[in-house]
Amino acid sequence: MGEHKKMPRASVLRMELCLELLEQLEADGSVYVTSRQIGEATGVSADKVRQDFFHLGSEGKPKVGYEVAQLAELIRSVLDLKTAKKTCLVGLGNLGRALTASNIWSRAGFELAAIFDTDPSLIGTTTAGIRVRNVTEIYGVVKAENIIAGVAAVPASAAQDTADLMVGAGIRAIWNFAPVKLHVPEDVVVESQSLAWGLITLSYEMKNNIKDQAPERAK
Amino acid sequence: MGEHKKMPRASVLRMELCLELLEQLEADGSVYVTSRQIGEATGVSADKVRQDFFHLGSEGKPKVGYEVAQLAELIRSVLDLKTAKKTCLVGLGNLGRALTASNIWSRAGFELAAIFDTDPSLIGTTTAGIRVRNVTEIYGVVKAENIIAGVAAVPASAAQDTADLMVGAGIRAIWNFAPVKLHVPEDVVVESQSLAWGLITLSYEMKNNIKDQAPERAK
DNA sequence: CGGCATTCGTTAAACAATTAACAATTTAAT
DNA sequence: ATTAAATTGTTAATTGTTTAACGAATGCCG
Repeated sequence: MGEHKKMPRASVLRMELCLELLEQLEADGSVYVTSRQIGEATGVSADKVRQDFFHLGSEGKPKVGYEVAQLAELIRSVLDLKTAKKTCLVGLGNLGRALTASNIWSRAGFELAAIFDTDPSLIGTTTAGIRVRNVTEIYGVVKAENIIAGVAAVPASAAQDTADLMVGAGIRAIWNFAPVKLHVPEDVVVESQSLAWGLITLSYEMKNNIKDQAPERAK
Repeated sequence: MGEHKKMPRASVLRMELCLELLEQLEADGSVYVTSRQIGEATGVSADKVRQDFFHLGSEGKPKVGYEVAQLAELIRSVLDLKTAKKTCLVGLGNLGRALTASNIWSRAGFELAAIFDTDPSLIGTTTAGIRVRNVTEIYGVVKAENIIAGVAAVPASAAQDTADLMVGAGIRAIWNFAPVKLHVPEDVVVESQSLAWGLITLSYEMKNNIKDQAPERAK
């Protein structure tokens, strides 16, 4: 029985993929699933799947596999997806609007509870049933609503200031979309996900893939 | 003089950060910059900065540092940011619209040249100066326009089909936003960047950060 | 009931990335 | 000139992640 000290970041990402599959299987009425089946369905090697499950203390039966519902619940528990986490969004630009309309929040236990911007023409309007407030109100709103997470969908130039505001208001986790490394106290979690990164890495990979074509021989 | 065989993925991402800083310095008129200065400005250790530069074959002078313009050009070259790469977008939902309006394309050398969707009410309309086409036209358009990269901003259920269409049309690189591992020939590059991942990892980190508060003592 | 095939949990090895260390090089000061 | 301080390019060591391997457990079939 493996004790989960700290799970590799890559494992966490794979768990998300896996959970999606498990919920689908659950809906289809499947009771058991093997690491091989999971691997084939998600495109991950069976070995890696088992190693991941080992990290979170798996409870499968040899020859049978893992109980779908139980495993899904375990993943949700380790990833802490079930506890509700109130969140605020700062920056209602194009990306902010896309995030607001997205259905990813509830899946991970987040609830979008407030939206802030600096644009006077936006303040006071309503998006997704939430009134857009001036970012200067962030302190009071975060305290009053007990918001613990924040999304920074602002230009790079405003990212650090936004982060400072959030930290000052007591937010413990920041999802940052600006291509900037935020400077925050160590008890605040930051997850950076600049959209630009995808294109940059694509560009690099495209250039290098031509050479790798011959030598590499992936299974 | 280091020969760049293959650069770690993390290095590529840091280069993006670094390039942003370099361009800013260039605009400010700075001529030289040291690894320490870069480190302080970007939040990366100076050692790591030098190691990264080593990967791409750096050319700095001891005691002086790196020539800003030259280093920026080197990074653009290794990341292949200057060569134009025509791109198409499939899926004009909220995320697709946000991407369309974004300014990240030209920065990495990409040019959004076509938009596809399946929604009849969208086909024929114009977004960002580009006419939205039926996704069935993708083969012809990609061939005619010489498009080499594609963005899949579609639901998870449609992701693999979209990828197959792209590959069939001759696209060599896919930027995938669906939380799915795409199955493609090995000469096609895939960069996955599901928005959900950010929330998932945030959730996990938030849960674990409480414990790490005391033991860890980061500089 | 007893072997056989399958699958899990765990350990070990291989691989990759980060961090640290250090000699070589250049500027600047005396 | 010569020393001293600073910074680079590179190698070495540490750390972390992925891949492989293998005994133990379980169901299945004769």
